[in-house]
Amino acid sequence: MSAFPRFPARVQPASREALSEGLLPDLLGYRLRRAQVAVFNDFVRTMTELQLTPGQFGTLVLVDANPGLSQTALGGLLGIDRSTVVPLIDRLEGRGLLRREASPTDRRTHALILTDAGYSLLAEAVARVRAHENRIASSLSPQERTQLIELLAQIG
Amino acid sequence: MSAFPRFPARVQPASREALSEGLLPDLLGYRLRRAQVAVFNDFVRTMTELQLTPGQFGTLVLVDANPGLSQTALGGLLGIDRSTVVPLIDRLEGRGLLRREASPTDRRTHALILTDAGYSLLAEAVARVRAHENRIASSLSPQERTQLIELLAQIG
DNA sequence: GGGTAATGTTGGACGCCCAAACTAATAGTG
DNA sequence: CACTATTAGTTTGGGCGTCCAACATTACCC
Repeated sequence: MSAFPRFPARVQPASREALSEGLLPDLLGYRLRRAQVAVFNDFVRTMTELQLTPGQFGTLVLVDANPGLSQTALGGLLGIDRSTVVPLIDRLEGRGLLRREASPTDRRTHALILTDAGYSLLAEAVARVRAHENRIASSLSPQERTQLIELLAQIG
Repeated sequence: MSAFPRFPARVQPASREALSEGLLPDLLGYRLRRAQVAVFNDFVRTMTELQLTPGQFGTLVLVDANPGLSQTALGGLLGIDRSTVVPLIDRLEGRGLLRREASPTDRRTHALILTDAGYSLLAEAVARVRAHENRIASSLSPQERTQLIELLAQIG
């Protein structure tokens, strides 16, 4: 899903009477969504100061790893539509974190590159993301965390 | 998350030149999102005939498991805002799958109950969801699937 | 060269969030 | 018992992220 779609913030199980979740807890899609809500919320808290959404963070990482990346290729890596990439890049470019440069080989495409400010912010963001990862995986042993990532990779 | 937010459909890795995903593949949030995209897309395909979104399906399951559930309690279980519950119930009620009944104990709340049509559709939907689960977990052994669900439950 | 395909952009639609306001009804307090 | 505070459901309005379809521009291929 998204760089990330917006997700509900709080999930309070409701009430005194024990409510049943039916067969939902056994469904992968349900568990996946619950887990992503939790992770998403922590990510947002982690990045409030830097003002980066998951999608924006992913963009910085990918442009850093692939200088000159095109918008369509970025969308492919991020798993979002190319029309969704436009406002994403608009905002980052507006903040001076990256630039759309002319591609020397293809005048249709924009070659995306980080600015110095973009590099600096990315470095800071990466540090925070590491702390974020430790937080969300705090109830997992290192082995469990690794295995979870591997299992997820087989599904997605 | 969502009942589910809308998610991107296709993820084509892009190109001839090997693109790097940077540190993204090691991040739980990233893997979670990718997995959920895949699961969401398969769910939508599974339910096109029944015309049920993940949120609507979850609603039917929860109302079935908790007859007389209130809308706020439903939102709590589903993890969505109570203002988001309104159009969700509107649609299901409009299709004759459930009803808002008067609660005998609290005249403010609506007691949600399934209609006969709702029960029938739910039964059919559950059958399809089981097939869907098998499909998305097809690259996992039964033990791996179980463990994935347990690990996810610890995070979310 | 002329048809086909790809890139980035726009516009319309939808689902979700939040906040605020409003009504009706319940619960708590003096 | 009366007054206040709280809660349930709804509506409205703003915002964001996503999709798809359509469009102009540019590139590719035979």
